[in-house]
Amino acid sequence: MARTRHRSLDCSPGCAVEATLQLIDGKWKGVILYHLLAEAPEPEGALRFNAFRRRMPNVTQRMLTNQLRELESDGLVHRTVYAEVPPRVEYRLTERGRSLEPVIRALKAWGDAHAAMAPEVAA
Amino acid sequence: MARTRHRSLDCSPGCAVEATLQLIDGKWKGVILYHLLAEAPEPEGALRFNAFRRRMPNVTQRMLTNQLRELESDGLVHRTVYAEVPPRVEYRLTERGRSLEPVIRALKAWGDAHAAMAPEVAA
DNA sequence: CATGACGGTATCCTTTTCGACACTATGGGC
DNA sequence: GCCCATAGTGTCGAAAAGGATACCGTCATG
Repeated sequence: MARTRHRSLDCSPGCAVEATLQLIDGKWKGVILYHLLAEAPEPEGALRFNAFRRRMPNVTQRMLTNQLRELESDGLVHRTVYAEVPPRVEYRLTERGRSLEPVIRALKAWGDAHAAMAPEVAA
Repeated sequence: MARTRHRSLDCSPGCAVEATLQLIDGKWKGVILYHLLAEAPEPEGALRFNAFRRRMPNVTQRMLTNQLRELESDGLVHRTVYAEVPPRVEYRLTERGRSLEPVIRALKAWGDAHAAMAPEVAA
């Protein structure tokens, strides 16, 4: 279902912007990354599958799996499976993922500052 | 064709991230904003329709119109039509649009730093 | 007269994304 | 025996996004 993005890389200089954008677009990735950056409990910040679900009640399992898998295959999060009896899977940011922090924070800051989504509401 | 985004605003705290993201996703908006921020010639930085087309040869007219209209209706760019004989239309950032500069710069910086899109290429 | 630049529209179609819903295996608690 | 939790997968279908192509009116140029 996914991974048709990353197709051309043809745009001239604003390309870098688009490239970054392509990694974090997709409806839930921003929030996932934000939660991993800001809300993960332990210092190395891991979250489990259902921890995400509790934080984002409107995401279906399928979508959550999907977005996490895409983030993983983009090298932004790492997935650790513990072969335990109640299955346990932890997600944490990779170095590459953590390096997105300024981006996420900029997005968050702007969203907070221009609180609403519609300009007329903000005005 | 557009404007079904901005639907719920239901997510908890990472919401601001998503909200910002929704304004600048869409295949070409990042590049458009980048060009307006970085490449527009005059101090107040206006670009004309075909100036965009020259900078982004792979965008169809329809898509360009579309993305510009969405940016306009999100209050990020302003569209000025000069009732002249060869029609002239200029696009420039609004205040709100200019306030996205840190975001765009963060996106650009990350994209430049982690140059390629695929992690294995970057590594 | 034909062509091109300007700034778009209109129409059609394909791809991509998203959501709903059901289903899986395992083990523990009641 | 039944239901809960864990972390998913599979299938279906609707909707949205995006691309291809053709067309519009005006004026200047060749």
